[in-house]
Amino acid sequence: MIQKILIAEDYETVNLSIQKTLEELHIPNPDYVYYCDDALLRIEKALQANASYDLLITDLHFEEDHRQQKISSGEALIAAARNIQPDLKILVFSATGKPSTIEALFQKEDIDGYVYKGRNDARELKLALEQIAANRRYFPQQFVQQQKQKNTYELDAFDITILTLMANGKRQHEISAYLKKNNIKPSGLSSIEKRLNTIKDALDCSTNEQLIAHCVKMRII
Amino acid sequence: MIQKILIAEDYETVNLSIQKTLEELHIPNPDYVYYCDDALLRIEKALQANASYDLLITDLHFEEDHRQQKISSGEALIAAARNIQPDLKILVFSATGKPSTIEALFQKEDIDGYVYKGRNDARELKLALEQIAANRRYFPQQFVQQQKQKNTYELDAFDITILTLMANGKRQHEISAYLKKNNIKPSGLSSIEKRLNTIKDALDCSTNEQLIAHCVKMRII
DNA sequence: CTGTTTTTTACGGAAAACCGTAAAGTGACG
DNA sequence: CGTCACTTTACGGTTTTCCGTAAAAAACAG
Repeated sequence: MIQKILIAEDYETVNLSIQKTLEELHIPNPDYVYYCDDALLRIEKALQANASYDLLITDLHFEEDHRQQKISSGEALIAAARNIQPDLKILVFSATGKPSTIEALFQKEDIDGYVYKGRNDARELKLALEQIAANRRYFPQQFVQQQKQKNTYELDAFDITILTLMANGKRQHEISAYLKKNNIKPSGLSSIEKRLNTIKDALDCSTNEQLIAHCVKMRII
Repeated sequence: MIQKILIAEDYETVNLSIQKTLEELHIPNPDYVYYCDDALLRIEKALQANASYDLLITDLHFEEDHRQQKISSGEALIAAARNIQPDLKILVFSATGKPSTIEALFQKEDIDGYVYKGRNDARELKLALEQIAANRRYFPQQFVQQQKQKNTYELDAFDITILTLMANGKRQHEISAYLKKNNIKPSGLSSIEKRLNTIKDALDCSTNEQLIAHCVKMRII
């Protein structure tokens, strides 16, 4: 459940409208700041007080002014926040955002949602919040299609078998034995290792744990 | 025997695919609507005409649009339908749904089945329909596991941190370094190992991979 | 402060996973 | 049949994880 929310947005009107949207969703009293540094400070303090935030809603672009800031962009804020609180959910609410930027945010920083500022952004914001509350990600509409196409490293039945067994607690040599028993063609330990490496490479995962996490998230297994 | 079915689902494509699945099961001509209010209306009329529905298949989440609706969610529709026709069988077909939500639906509203939208949802839909036709309930796979393992070992923030980092591809010594850097108290490699063992033991997992799979499935991380 | 209990850390050997390389097997083709 | 290209397997060394034990640190009681 999402209850404790921090809004980082330098435009006051936008900041207020986000608060209003949250109000409609019966999420009362969000904290809000107008500077990235303040945001990070809040997150740190909340963490130390054992009352950490559930969600950070942030813009990407912040106007510079008289107050000198260590953190000057949403990207940097996100990285810093992730660093001190990995389980923090992050929703980016921005007008800018090239596809490559957005993609990087999802993949590298593992953000939970991205909403374009625009015509129906309040409605999208609500949707995104609901999705995030259900532990799902919210991709901007335009992105969904591309994302789908991009994820096209098609895992075949063999891959699925390995991954499923692995997710069920089987060790690699056990998987090898299983494959032999069922006369599935490549059954050597080396083949399993090689295949796993290929998959990890294709899906940009560094450990088995990360790979399994990804596959379960994506409902591949 | 299930013959007269009503589908409430706002996404046209999904609605059609449900109809197609029913067709394969030789259940012809289901009624379908795109709004909750329409669904309730149909149920009422059918009841008065002495030709009540056997089964309602409904989503939980309905997109808002220009048409103002009295009933805006699947939950509300289910409650209203139960109210006017207590013997109506109900199958929820949804992508959302925290375990707690699903549990509440089964216990409070006495729904007959729940199917996650996802990769193999058509196949699951068939299974669910068969079960329901035999007057049995159909629980989603994840739910069964969770039910089984309600050993209620409460994972604390520390556990979540470790698991999250691990699911993000960090190795254990990296996690240790991370904890040290952020002054999180137990940071030794041994402590991480020990904690992981405790969690695996509590959740009945034999490998890290299985543990991560479980946690992602259960939306713990 | 002293002694006791609990938690955390350090360390070392065993198991598993990782990674490169070479050998054995397989299939297509002339 | 022999060659070539490719896949699969076997094997050894390295890294990472696993697991037990013991020292060190912290928390606690008297």
